[in-house]
Amino acid sequence: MKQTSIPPRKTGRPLSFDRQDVLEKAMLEFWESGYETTSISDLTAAMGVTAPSLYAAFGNKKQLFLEAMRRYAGDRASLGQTMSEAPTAQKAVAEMLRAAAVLYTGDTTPRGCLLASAAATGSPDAAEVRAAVAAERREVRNIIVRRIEVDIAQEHLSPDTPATVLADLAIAVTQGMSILARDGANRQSLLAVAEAAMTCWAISEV
Amino acid sequence: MKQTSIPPRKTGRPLSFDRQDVLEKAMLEFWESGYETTSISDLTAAMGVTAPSLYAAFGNKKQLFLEAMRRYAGDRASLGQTMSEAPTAQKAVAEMLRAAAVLYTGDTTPRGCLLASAAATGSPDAAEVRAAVAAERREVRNIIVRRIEVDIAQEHLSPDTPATVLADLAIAVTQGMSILARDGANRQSLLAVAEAAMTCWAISEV
DNA sequence: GCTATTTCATAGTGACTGATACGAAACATA
DNA sequence: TATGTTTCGTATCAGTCACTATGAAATAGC
Repeated sequence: MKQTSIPPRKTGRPLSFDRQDVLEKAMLEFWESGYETTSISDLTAAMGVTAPSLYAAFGNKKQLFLEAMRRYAGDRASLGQTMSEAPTAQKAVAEMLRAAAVLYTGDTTPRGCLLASAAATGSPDAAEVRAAVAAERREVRNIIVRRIEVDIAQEHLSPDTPATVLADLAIAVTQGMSILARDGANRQSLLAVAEAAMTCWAISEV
Repeated sequence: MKQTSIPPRKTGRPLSFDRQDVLEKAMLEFWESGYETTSISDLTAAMGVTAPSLYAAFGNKKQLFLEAMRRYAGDRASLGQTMSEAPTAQKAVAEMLRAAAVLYTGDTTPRGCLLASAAATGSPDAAEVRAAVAAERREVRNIIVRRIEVDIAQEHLSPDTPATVLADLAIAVTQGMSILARDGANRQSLLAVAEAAMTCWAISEV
């Protein structure tokens, strides 16, 4: 029953903007300035769309953010696929950290990670949004845990490898690198941090 | 010429509240809900002080936050002293991470780290506040770098120890643990992350 | 052209934002 | 008690917040 895409309308005045295009611009705005601290006025200015059009297309601010976040996380889903295709869990996580270091220091995108900065805190009204961001992080963490467990089963890692701890550490380093990037750290120093963090895996190698 | 404390007033109606007490309550509110996403109304409710009294005592919202942040960072300055008194840089940073894991999961304080969450992002108006938070982090980082350099000089660490990388990693793990704590991670798992992160130092041991 | 349908821009809604003007109240000193 | 000084609570400021009512404009089908 779930519809994968909205059927093309047949009648009525056509949309004057590309939905994916303005969604990307909203995503960049949330990435730069956060959820609650980005106003509808900021969004309409960045998207080049009036407020009524924004609400007609995306519902409300919360739904717009959630959709923008899914779009952002989609960019990272490619990292998830890279992970499952990597020869080992260790190389998979190393690649994830490396890609994060690059993503957080892009010169055409805001610094840091949208998931880390856009809803780090906020008013009780935004609790639902924070929960959604947390769920996104938890999903990445669980993917890492399962990837490690595969390596343990295949004896690429020691049977007493602390899978959840290594996964939590990977998330912590990733989100921590976002803060470093926001503070002005360059790509080179972030890559160095990512590489250094991976030396923790040495004790679990077989 | 700098005055360390405001001289006690001799005339006029006395203050009806303890300045340090309401400052602490403001700090907890900012810690919980962030800088821009905590309203003056939230603050006056939490502090038990009316808006005019708040402005008379602290200037404005920005100055109140900066003072609250300094009070929060003061709690961590004790960690800084612990660090300089520790036998080695490695034990100093390990203790810092351990203390952070405990602080971020206290049951009488908000989850996570005020520095990590209160101004992770925001509007251009709050750029000055974000810069102040970043400066606070940079100071902690530099303390770690210098502590490592002492150990290198005293040959407790290999001469090619990447001091800045290990310091950046410590900051990243610390701030990343804050996000884990906000996401609901318990103290035990944070302590495990802190301990795991310290295994990165093994390659620099002499 | 005519109608139905959808989106457009204009102009606003009440509620909240950070910050204050004002006069009464509470103290020290005389 | 009288005066000067400071803080008190009340009531409010202009501006911004997320959001929308309304009617004109632009399309497809007839």
